Amino acid sequence: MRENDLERYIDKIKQMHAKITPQRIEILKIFLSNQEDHLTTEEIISRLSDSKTGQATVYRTLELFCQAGILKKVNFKNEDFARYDLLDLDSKHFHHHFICTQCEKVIEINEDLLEPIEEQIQKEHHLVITNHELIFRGICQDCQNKSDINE
Amino acid sequence: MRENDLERYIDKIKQMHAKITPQRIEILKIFLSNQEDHLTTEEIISRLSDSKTGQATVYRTLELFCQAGILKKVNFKNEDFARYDLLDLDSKHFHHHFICTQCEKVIEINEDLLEPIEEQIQKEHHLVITNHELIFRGICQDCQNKSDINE
DNA sequence: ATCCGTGCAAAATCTTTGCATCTCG
DNA sequence: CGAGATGCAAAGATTTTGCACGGAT
Repeated sequence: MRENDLERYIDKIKQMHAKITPQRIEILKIFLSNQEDHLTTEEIISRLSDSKTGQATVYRTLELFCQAGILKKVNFKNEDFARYDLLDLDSKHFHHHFICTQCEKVIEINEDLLEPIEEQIQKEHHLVITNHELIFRGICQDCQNKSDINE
Repeated sequence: MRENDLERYIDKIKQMHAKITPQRIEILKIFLSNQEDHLTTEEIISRLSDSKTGQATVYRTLELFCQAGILKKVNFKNEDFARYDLLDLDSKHFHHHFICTQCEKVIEINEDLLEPIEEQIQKEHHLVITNHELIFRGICQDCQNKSDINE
């Protein structure tokens, strides 16, 4: 299944009329095996086995992958560097995220739930909505438990 | 009413135990008279009448205002510089935004509509949700009309 | 064989910091 | 008066770019 996914992501590179290079494959595999994380450029560089790969290549590859619809650049925590999230091949919309304001943990939320709201807003504001980004902030379960103990 | 608002935002600075300086007042007024925009640091600097005000002061003031709950740093368009949005004094949550993928126009959406969804997600994922950020992407009315004409 | 991609280093851009001076409370 | 704010310039950090070389199709 994962191998199959890899092929499908590679097809997305081909659709951009871009070449399939070892560097691109390796970066793609890094994302496929770290689907829970939201890796930074630096983290990707440190995970590259071939230390000869230049950082410029990484930056250029991430940009390509964003254009190809493979990755989405995110910045949940107002950091001054980018993170990237692997897009799902089968879902029409970007998934939601919850960020804990205490521990900064990021939790992915895969239910969509937004369609009725989008219909209402489209009608009222005369818009055509094609995608969305929804971030919730609050306290995760672990941090709720921690503060219970302290009381 | 606007003067009254100014006082209320000034109170937020005081709540931070920070001093009320001419530079801070002027930057605050710039946001109060440009509520529709999402100004960049550079745009704020160019609007300052007192050209002696240093850019470091502007950066430090914007940071202070974010901590005070006066501004929110936003980056809808994946630009490599920050923009700031004035927070409403009376609403509990951050308002939503629609960004046109063709003309990059930003439209503010003040209906909340998210409360039932938040309740559902809180229960299912055992979270406490305190705020949210929701961005819609699509085609604005103007751009819809433009493409109708071209057909 | 031809483009496109890569690697290296330098450049560019936005933002932060150090320090002396000034000013609000 | 004293802690905090400002202005200037320099430093920091991430990302982009130029160019010669190498590799994919």
